[in-house]
Amino acid sequence: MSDSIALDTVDLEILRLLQNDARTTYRDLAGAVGVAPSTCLDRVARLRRGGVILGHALRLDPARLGRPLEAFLSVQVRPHRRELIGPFVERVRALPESRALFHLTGPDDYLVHVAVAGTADLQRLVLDEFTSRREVARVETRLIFQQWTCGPLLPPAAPS
Amino acid sequence: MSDSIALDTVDLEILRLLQNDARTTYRDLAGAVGVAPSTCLDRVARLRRGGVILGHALRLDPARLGRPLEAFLSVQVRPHRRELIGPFVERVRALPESRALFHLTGPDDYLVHVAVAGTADLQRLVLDEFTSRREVARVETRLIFQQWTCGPLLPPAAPS
DNA sequence: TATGAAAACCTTTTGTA
DNA sequence: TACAAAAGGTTTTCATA
Repeated sequence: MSDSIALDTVDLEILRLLQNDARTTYRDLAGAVGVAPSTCLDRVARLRRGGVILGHALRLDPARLGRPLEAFLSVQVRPHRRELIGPFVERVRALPESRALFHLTGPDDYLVHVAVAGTADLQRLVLDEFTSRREVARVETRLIFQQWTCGPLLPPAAPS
Repeated sequence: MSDSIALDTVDLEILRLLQNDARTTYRDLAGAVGVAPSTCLDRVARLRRGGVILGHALRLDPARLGRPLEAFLSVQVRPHRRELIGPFVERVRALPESRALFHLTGPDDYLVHVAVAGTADLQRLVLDEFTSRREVARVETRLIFQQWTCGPLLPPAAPS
């Protein structure tokens, strides 16, 4: 895990704009931050090389893809050993219902964010893919009423 | 909440490709799915209008932005009434440390995904922004050891 | 609704400071 | 490292099927 890269105001402004719309053209970006388009290109390329920008992702609406119900599953895996959790993680990641998977501290080892077609589908998922597994000791299901994405996750404006 | 749109094989293939790299050109997209570039443009525009594609987001590495430690905070808000939770949600969303916020079923009302500079910063966040608030009855902190994103969240291949 | 071709536009390279 | 301008692509429009 490397140190965080030095980011100046231009970099931060570029990141801020691209977070709002990752397809903003270099031309518009340049106009907004006050440098040349080719300079923006350089900056973005550097941010990519430096690992600050991991990629460009499409944000999809699960509901429009036939999965309007979302939930978190807290999963205890016992025994919590590498030879069991490796396959567990890969199986969960491969489920079409899985959106994200987290390995956490605390009594529940894993948190799985899932999107399903409905409660029947959720029940099937929990029973067939989780509790039926020998290594899964416990599953706790919590439905998501509503969710929000948050700000651009940027460091507070640096002193000039 | 509207029904899910009818998606044919071309739409699904386009979504699959764009999830891998949301900047794939329409020309490459067209080549891959076997239609004209202008048709791809139409398809993507339709998917956007239909709300399937919500937007294009930059995936950033919090660690490279000076926030290498991530955690989930489970928060109980009491009393759980609209006039309290509206401001609570907005305050949490405005925190630079917040990545995502979920309103859940179960004893803990909210789950906050945060990224911080370190344990000291996390402690400060919990004490100053959460437990010090009158409406916050309880906060439980779980660190994230590791996280994975999952597949493209697409419906299983439709019968032809 | 899809296409091909043309026009408009954006990206990327290059030479220079 | 940043810039301006040109070259090279891509996107988008449009007439047609």
